[in-house]
Amino acid sequence: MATSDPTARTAAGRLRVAVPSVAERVASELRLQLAEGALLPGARLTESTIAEELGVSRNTVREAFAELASERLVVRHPNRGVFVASLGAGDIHDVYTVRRAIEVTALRGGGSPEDVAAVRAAVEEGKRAAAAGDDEAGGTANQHFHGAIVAMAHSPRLNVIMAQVLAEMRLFFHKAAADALFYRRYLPDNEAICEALEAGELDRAADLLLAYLDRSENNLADVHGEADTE
Amino acid sequence: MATSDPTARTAAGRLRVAVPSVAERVASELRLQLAEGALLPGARLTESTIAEELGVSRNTVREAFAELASERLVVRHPNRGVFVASLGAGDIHDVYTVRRAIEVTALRGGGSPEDVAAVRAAVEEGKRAAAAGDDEAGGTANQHFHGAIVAMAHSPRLNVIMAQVLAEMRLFFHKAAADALFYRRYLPDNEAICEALEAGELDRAADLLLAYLDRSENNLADVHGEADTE
DNA sequence: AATCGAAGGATTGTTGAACAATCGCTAAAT
DNA sequence: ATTTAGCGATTGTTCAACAATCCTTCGATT
Repeated sequence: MATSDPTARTAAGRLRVAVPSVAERVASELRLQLAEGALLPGARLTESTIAEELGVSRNTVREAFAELASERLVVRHPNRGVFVASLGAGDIHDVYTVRRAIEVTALRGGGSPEDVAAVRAAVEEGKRAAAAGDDEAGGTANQHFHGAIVAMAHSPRLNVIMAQVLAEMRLFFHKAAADALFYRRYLPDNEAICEALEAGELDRAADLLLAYLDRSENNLADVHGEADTE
Repeated sequence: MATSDPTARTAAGRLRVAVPSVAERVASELRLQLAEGALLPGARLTESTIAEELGVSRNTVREAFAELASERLVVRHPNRGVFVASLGAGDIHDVYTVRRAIEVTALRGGGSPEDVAAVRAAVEEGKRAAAAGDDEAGGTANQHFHGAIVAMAHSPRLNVIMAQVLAEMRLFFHKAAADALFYRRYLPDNEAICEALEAGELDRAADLLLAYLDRSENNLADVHGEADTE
């Protein structure tokens, strides 16, 4: 994600499939464990332990840590180690500030029919997940929805930023998403935003999205407030 | 920039000044050389060479590379080495897409009197640089101006993103900023935007900024077009 | 002459071991 | 109770080695 293209061309023009380096695989593995909650926020990641568990060198683990740290999934405390990032109240607000800037702008810019179709597909994906009662799938569908909105801007950099922000949020949801209705609650919003987008009413769609994000932030802030009493 | 706080508190509460690690110092040194054009886009950075030049281990250079790569200042080609990033036409458009999303949103949100004063200070800094005929200072003043606009949002993440984007652009300017009038040309724009901001006319300020960014992008695209003929 | 393929050299990717620096903790001392 | 000193553990960094991969050069083949 923070690395280069997965494919490249050799001098002769042959297509070359880049095999991920060991460091990248370690980073991916840790990213996965972070995403599925095997590593909870605040947990310490000891270099030697992970090196042993994954059968790689300590130096390689170190490179993986650098990648994760650049994505804010992990925090380095000099001479003390790396810890799974934990989002405080300020971080939540900050993340939503980024989302407001990026998502609303992208939505207001509109997109091609294919782009809009991708947004619609994410909405339907969410409905199916809700019908099946699969909250996990509902969460990823929601992320697909917002990812598809940003993707309309056709900006690789915005896509990367959005992906990182969503990864950060996923990290937080393991504390927050205890109540199952969390995602289902926003399905009507996604539907309304998508309809406005399909109707070409970009300003209205943007306003709806903005309201959605504000509401979502307050929601999360409440959950955080009653969970963490610091 | 992509690392943690420079200060922290020890268990006893004493303030501890974090001394940058060697890897961070190497990254900073390379960042500096990139900023002042000692390393031109496309140039190759050989691990062993830099390790020898800076008197550090090859492994440490590697960590520094990872940091720079995460900031897009450098590109890793697997098994081939790292190269100074060079922005193509698509990259320029992309960078401006990010700037439009972030800067316009931040400006439209307004800021405290102190925030506005910081923007004003950057404008005056640019005027002084122009009066002194210092184009280098004019460039940094312009970056301060746009940085101050983003800073109004009080979002650490947006600030980091903006700083990285500006660093990327600085990389490109070494090809483009040959003509000295480049920055001076935008002084009136900055002044007008700042005045609108000070008058509380946020929407008008945002519109001016948007026009500014579009014009700046076209300008850069032209320079790129006649320089690179690929 | 042009194409293809096989060494060769150089650089990266990764490992393993070592050592200094620093941290948190515990226990002794005031 | 507070400070100090020492201890164990972990990080930060270096060094040396080796496999893997790439680019280039040089022949060999058609």
